[in-house]
Amino acid sequence: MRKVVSSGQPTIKEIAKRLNISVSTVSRALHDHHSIGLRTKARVKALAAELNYERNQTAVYFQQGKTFTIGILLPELSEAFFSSAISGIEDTAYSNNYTVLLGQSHDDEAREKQIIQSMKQHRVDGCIVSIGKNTRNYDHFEMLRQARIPVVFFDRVPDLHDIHAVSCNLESGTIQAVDFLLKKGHRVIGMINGPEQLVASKERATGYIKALRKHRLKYDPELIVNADLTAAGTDSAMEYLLSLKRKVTAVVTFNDYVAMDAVQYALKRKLEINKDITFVSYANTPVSGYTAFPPAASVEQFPYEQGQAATNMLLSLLNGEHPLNDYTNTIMESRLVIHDR
Amino acid sequence: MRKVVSSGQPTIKEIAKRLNISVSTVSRALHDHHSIGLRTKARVKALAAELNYERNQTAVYFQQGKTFTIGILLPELSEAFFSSAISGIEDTAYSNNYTVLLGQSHDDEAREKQIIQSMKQHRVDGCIVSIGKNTRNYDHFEMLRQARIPVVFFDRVPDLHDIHAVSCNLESGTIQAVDFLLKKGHRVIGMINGPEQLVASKERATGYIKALRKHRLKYDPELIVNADLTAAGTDSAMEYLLSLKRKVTAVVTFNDYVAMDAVQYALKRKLEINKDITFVSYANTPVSGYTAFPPAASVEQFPYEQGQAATNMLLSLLNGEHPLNDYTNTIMESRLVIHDR
DNA sequence: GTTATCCGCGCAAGCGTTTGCGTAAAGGCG
DNA sequence: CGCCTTTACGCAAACGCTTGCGCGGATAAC
Repeated sequence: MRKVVSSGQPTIKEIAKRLNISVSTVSRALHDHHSIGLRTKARVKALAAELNYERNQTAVYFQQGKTFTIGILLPELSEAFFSSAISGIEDTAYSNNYTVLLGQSHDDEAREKQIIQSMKQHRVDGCIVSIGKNTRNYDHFEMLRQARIPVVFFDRVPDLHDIHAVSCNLESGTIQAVDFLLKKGHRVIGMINGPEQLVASKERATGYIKALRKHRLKYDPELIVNADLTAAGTDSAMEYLLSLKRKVTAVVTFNDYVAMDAVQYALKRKLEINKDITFVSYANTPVSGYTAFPPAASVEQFPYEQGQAATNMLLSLLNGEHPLNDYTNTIMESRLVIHDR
Repeated sequence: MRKVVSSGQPTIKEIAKRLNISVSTVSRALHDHHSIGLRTKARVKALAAELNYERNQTAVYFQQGKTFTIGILLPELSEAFFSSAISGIEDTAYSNNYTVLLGQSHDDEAREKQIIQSMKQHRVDGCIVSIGKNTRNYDHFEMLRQARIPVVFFDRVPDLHDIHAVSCNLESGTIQAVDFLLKKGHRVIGMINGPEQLVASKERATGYIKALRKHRLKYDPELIVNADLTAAGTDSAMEYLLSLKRKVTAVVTFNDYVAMDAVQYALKRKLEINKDITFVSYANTPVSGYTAFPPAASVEQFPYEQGQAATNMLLSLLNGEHPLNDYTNTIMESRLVIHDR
């Protein structure tokens, strides 16, 4: 006869027994239910406090079919953008009594699928995800949809229409960036863009083109190159741009990390930064302020705020304040921050 | 008569009904229990696959009193050290089928307590924590101990003996760092150390002192200053060091961020880095490689490996391979990485 | 005094799974 | 053929909590 040692943790049942009342009364008393008399409420609460009673959340989760947990899937926490975004997510989640389950994909699609699977099994109430840069297949998110687990994408958003998303309008930021370079007299402006399937890449490209058009300049497709955001990829992108007949005097890079790599490459080529070649970038990461040659300007994407917005959207989905099938794409404005004139 | 719509998710019960067998048989079949015939096993599995059955983990968690979740509490994900450490934690946790609950304290003791409380309620199986730099009271961890939730501290470890911990032996790294400076001819070496209650600060200080003693040099307490790791704190620490009668020609800073701030301050004072003043630091963050004046050397603390080690320790605690009350402090060696000779 | 109303509480079902134990049927052995 | 051991499965309890419903008793309304 094995008797479980009850792990010491007092239950609602114990309180009931000691007070000679029913468990339902105890439960309701602890919830301040109106149908319980003040005397009993007080007695229950007193004993609960004395016993150091703590509600067994796993039981509640199970019973209610809700875990008050949201899964966060993102590529790389070591990127400042994401570590800042996660703070926005975590802060608003915690202040709404939600808890946060973490998974990094490291930009690996297989791992992304595993994590989603694991989160689904964990019965998270919803997910916030920023997809990996190589992810082309979205079956795992389709599974979530079928399981009725709402998903809010942010920043790195798949190019689908029937999704909830929060992202930054990079088009306007890019226009500002190119404007800035044009005003400084640059005429041959290269762009090291990201993988094509990312919406963010498309926005950058169209922003670039629109800015040129605005100034009645011809758009030369040669000047935009898609890279894979690795240091090596950036190097060959730079090599390509510098090999063009038209002399590139400025480059818009996908983000500050790419910019830093590009700067390193330019230095190796003995180019003088901000003279021979000028860089403008995205993300406006704090570290770039410490660096030797920060980009002349950077498009701020407000990661913390994006995280907040995504979480709020997910919460309203979870609370039923917003129908699951009403897909909305919240767009935040980006803004060019000028470091160097 | 309200009938719950069963949310679509098939249960073990449904499978049982459809196959005209009992739930226990289904459960066992899915677990490949030996007492179930091969025929029934096959039938059960086939139907489970067909129905897209997925085990309700919350029910299992509840039933088993285990959540296969570990809580991670750390100060700031935006610090490269921690974002790297969390990868080590997450990777080994996931590969052991554990899942990871995240909380950032932002170095706020109150918030730290809240998060621990929340994790306890969430019934995490164990915690991995790096304490905030201002935390002086450890009641919240005492609560965890009473709840029999094992905790493994890492990197920022409280100065107690009865805890499980993984940390880096900074003393040896510091000795190497000071050695390095002494060999370059520096004789008046300042140190911007962290808050006194951190073990890490003490180790840095003793390493510093031992290195001097090794070279038969006198230790001048004036040269070590405890700062709060903020930019402002670093500024005033630098101001203090530069105001000393003895001319400080090298400074050992608490970490790369402090180093970067200190460099900025030095530049403002028109000092030439690596000539008038040389910096040596800790953490060896990748970004410092991009910066204009990276520290001449940095003590690598192997955050990823620390994360792994901490997780493995926690797992062995959870599996009962290691008794809860056998407190061990795993110490990893640090190593000086020289950037500039 | 009778009836409707409300307050305070208990009963019991149910959430999905695991697991100790009981038990038929089948097979082996002497 | 009787007995014992497997094999293959079912029964039911248990995990801790929530909640619809029912029910006595007190109070108010007429």
